[in-house]
Amino acid sequence: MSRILVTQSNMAIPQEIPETIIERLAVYQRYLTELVHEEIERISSIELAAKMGTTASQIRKDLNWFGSFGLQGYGYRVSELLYQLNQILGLKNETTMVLIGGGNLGHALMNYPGFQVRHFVIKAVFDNNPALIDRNMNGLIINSMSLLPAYLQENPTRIGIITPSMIEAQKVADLLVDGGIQGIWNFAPLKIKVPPHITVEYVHIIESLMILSYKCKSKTHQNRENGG
Amino acid sequence: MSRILVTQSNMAIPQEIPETIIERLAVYQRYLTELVHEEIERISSIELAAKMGTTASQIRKDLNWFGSFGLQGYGYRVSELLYQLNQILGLKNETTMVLIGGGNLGHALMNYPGFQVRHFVIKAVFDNNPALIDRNMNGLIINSMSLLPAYLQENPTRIGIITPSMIEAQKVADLLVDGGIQGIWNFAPLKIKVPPHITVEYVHIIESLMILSYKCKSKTHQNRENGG
DNA sequence: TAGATTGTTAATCGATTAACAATC
DNA sequence: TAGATTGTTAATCGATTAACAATC
Repeated sequence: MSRILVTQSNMAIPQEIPETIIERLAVYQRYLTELVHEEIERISSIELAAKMGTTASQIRKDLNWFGSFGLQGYGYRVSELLYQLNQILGLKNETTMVLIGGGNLGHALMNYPGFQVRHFVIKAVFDNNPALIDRNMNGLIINSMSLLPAYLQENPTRIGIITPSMIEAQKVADLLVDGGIQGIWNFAPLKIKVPPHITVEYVHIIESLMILSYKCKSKTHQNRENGG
Repeated sequence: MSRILVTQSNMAIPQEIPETIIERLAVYQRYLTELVHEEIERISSIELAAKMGTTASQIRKDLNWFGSFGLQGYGYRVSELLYQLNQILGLKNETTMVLIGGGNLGHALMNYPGFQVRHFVIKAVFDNNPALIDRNMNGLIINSMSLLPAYLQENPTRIGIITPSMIEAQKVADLLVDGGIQGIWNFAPLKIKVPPHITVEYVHIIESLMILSYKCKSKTHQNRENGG
């Protein structure tokens, strides 16, 4: 097998984990967070699979890309597994973020219930719309975009969020990259170019709506076929 | 092969199309919409694949689940292919929607640039927060939730959108289903139960942020490994 | 016509599922 | 200990890619 790298916690991580695995890890994290909330201590891969509508094999195999987090004959200690998932996904420590765009989506993100428990924190907000600058937004003052470079220099930040109102997404991305950001969460429906050491994650919300539209349509057809 | 159903346009559709195909179809639709906007008339699967970072084979194979939309030696007429994708995804006619939740996310959705061109229209907004009721929201008055059943009876509606502020997502879903809705676009991080003829599409935005977090983390490690 | 590119089949690759020895 | 469930390998399944005849 290819090169191995070892993290602080001695988890052995093969170089290239397929994207699908990471996507499912994020789903596991979400379910585990719920289980902790429900004060459930222990869960087997079989039980978790039933809850999630997947297979026990898949859960065990996915997790074993990163290590052995269960106990034979017992299953998984919920808190321990969540701890490990948080470790893998990088949620243990605070992830600092700046929000570019103080409009409605930005506002919605600031109130998003899932951020805090995963230690994602929006530290500052910027916008280039004069009507929004200096407004208070959930305790943060919306700054002029012109202040972004200075801010990033003084406050090293992990992630930049670009909201759909940012027509000039590329310019914003450039500023973020120059400011030393590591990742960009892009809600603007525009492709941006970044150097290879920067990660961009796109949120194309419209795609999920189109998928829903398709499914509605095909279900209607099915019902007609089945004589419904 | 399994049963076949034939739509108005004589496209032959095998019963069960894998979900991944539909997901990619939505992406194709997005790119084709851009191409039309750029007034590009013709594109080959090779060119489109290069643009999208996928393979020509995959594009051709995906499309051929639904029919033959290209011309040998020429490629695809952009407008024709978009027309067919719209047909498949159910975007040709207006899709009526109601928005449940007049908060910030709802507001953001009303302004979302991709809706109109795909004929998605939010026809009415409802909320149970007295502070929001009767407010004007992009030309629509926010109604009390208590008016939802009567509204749906008088105005047959395809899709209901549940925003994250809806703590009682299940109750909302029940009202929507009783009102004859076909699909639910659920932004609330809560599972809802619906009868089998109803489609639910979840938007778990936090998962995409967790994936970004992972990728940032693993890139940092890679750089360290490579002696960066 | 010759050149290009599709639609479609065959070959490859990877991902999921099943099975079971290891072990708590 | 016996029962349960993991970690992990082997078998299966499906999805992607390559190739090419059909044809514009």
